[in-house]
Amino acid sequence: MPELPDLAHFKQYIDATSLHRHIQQIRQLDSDLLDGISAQRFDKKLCGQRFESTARHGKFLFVRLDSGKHLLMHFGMTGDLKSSKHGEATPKHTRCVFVLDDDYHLAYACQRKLGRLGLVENPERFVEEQELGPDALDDSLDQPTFRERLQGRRGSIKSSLMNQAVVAGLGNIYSDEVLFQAGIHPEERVDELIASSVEALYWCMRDVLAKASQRQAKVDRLPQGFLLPHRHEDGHCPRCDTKLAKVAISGRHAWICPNCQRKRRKRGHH
DNA sequence: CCTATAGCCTGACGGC
DNA sequence: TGCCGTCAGGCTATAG
Repeated sequence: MPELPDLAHFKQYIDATSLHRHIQQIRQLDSDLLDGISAQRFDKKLCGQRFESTARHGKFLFVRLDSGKHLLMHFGMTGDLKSSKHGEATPKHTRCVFVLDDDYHLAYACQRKLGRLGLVENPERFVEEQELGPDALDDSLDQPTFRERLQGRRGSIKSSLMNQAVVAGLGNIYSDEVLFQAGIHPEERVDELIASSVEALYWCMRDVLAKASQRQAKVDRLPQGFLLPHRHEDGHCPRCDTKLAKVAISGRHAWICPNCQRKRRKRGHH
């Protein structure tokens, strides 16, 4: 589930449900999820603190505390958040519950435990240390910068779009969506893309991510013409109704419309 | 520097 | 009903 639009939703969700409340205690913590901090220290550094504000970079969420430090959240493949009041049951696979003022609870669930929780001093430095590329929706990522970031890459365009060091925020699902909107085959080599294709990719990426984020990344709220709701066996192209195809790329599956996304070659190559 | 691949981890799902 | 294989919207470490 969690790619940039989902993270944008999680950010809003925390803003709407949990901001400015103190953390009274932490429950059901699974220390497997902690990154670079002991359960004891995590507890000590968070309890009594308030959630002040949120920030996002790619698939990472930072929740600023009044101490100035930030709670780090990453959602892996199966992470989710659920806010509740009073003694409502926490979701299945809950790995951490923040008990807040007025008996509000914020539960972090993560079935496969591939997500991460931690504490960071400085989000900007964290982003540098992790060598993340610019956030795919950030203003700083203009079209020339996007082109530069792809410069020198030889593999498939899909791999580069999913590479967080190139651009942060896209995963398997949204890279498929962007490629579909741009009419580009996922196996197309980056160094063989013509300039107009790179340009199309940039604008489609911004458009797809902005629209999906606006709609809380909910599949049933996405605009007509999105591939996402159709990417399953016997799904059809929302544009030309061709049966979608599944192609294996670097150990994962990309869904494409074989009619709208044909492989092309730069002139002079063959 | 770059790319592709196996592995991590747990549980849901479908076929038998 | 139960077992078993397959698969999953992430990332990392490793080898080439």
